[in-house]
Amino acid sequence: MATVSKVEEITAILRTEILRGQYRPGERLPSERDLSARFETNRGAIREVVKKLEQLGVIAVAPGGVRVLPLEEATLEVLGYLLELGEVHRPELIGQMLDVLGAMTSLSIRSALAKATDNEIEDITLIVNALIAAHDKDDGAVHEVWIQLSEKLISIHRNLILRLVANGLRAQFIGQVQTEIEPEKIRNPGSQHLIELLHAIQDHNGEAAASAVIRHFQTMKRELLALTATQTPSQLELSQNRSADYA
Amino acid sequence: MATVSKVEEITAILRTEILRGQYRPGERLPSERDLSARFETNRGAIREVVKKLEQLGVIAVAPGGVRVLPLEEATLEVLGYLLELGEVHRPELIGQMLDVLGAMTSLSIRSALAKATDNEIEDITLIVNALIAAHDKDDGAVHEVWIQLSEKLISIHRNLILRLVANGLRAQFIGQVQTEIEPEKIRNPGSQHLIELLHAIQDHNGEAAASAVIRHFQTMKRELLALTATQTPSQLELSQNRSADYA
DNA sequence: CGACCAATTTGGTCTGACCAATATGGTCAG
DNA sequence: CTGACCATATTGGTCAGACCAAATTGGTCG
Repeated sequence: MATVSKVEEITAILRTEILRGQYRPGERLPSERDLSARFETNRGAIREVVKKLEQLGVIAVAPGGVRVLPLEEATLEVLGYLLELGEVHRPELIGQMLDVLGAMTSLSIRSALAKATDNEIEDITLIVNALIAAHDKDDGAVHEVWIQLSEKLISIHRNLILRLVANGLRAQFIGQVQTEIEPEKIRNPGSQHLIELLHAIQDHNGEAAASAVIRHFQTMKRELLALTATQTPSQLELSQNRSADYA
Repeated sequence: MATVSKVEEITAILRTEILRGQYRPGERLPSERDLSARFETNRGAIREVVKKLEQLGVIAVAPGGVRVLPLEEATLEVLGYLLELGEVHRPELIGQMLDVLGAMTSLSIRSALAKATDNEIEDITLIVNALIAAHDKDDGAVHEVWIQLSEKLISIHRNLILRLVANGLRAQFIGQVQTEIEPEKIRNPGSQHLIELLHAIQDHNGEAAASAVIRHFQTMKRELLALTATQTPSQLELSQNRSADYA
């Protein structure tokens, strides 16, 4: 499918090579002229590719040569690509994702409760009830309701940073995690912590709500890891080379 | 100072205009040809600029025209630029920043304690002790020690996502917050919560440590907001137009 | 062996052109 | 007057080749 532009194609190829570790951090990329020869295109297109990769945080471009940056200096946007490549241990990364999402959601509920009007408390309560129902029915609506709750909370506390981080994480993992985990039918993690969350919300108790959210995400993570531990040990061997770099 | 390339210059100008809201979301940017005429340069340079802004998440480029995206769809990297512009209410944004950093650090300490060896507990203890000392002396070392602690924790739990988010946030705010807040000599927020943190670490109690960290950041935020409320009401009027968009 | 210098390589900029997809504005039928 | 339709101008996508300044490289000389 060549519905994407040539620049996008080449960007994807080079990005993949870099994220796969075919160039060590600090190493020089082939010159723009060499790259344009390799991809049978002109230098202008290559320069656009390079600018995009620079903004992605995977390379640094300077007179004398383009150099590859260590993965730790990249931006959040590389996460989706890493997942796509299977270049990191997926269950582990998804576990990390749940940790971070839990911390973010916990903060979100605490901040929202600190500012919420009675009407907004009512709105939140409704969504959490829907969440509990979705959990109990174990259908595919859980994900959508979570997003709904997340956006409601953000609209209350109006923390721009939290919104950008959440957007970024969601964008990276949507289509990756959702389409893959959902069909597995994670064993119902139970709505116990969600019920605690509901009570905390009705009590306007931000700390209790934050705590309940964290415990809920911890439970989900445990369930997920337990599930993946018993299956698909296939992808493991591909990824351990690079995960050692995160030290 | 023209030590930066022309592309960087133009990128900065256009980025500023977009973030300032001179183009409404969805509106079309001038064509590449018009832009190259305006900036007295060639189209190639403009295309590189456009690619960078696209990767920044502030514009979407397609045949027929380049369109401006709403701020909510941008990446984390816009935060630094927003701060630089004074286009958002700084104390408020810094407060949000402390909230998010607190949640991240809280998760970091919890995850680290869950994995740490005795040696690593020892290392963390030393750093937290240094942190308490720095707080009590009220010197400029506090910031550096926090970074040191943060990196130590990340090296233990090895959560790549957490690292990328933390890196991104730090990169956006360094030179912005640090150089501006530090000289103000925030009134010593007290090391009470840090001492609680120390005890929690020695008890290997991740939850207590996480809680202490959150409370410490909340205290810092309170101190900061109290400080800024009594001064510099000068920048307020500039920013309220745009902060209304975050709903 | 180290410092220095010249040639090469590299990114930065520029020009002008053609193509395909989109947007635009006018026309015409209802 | 309104709507669908179509030709045209505009826009991004791609291309080729060229010159400059700075960095790299490799050789030379002290």
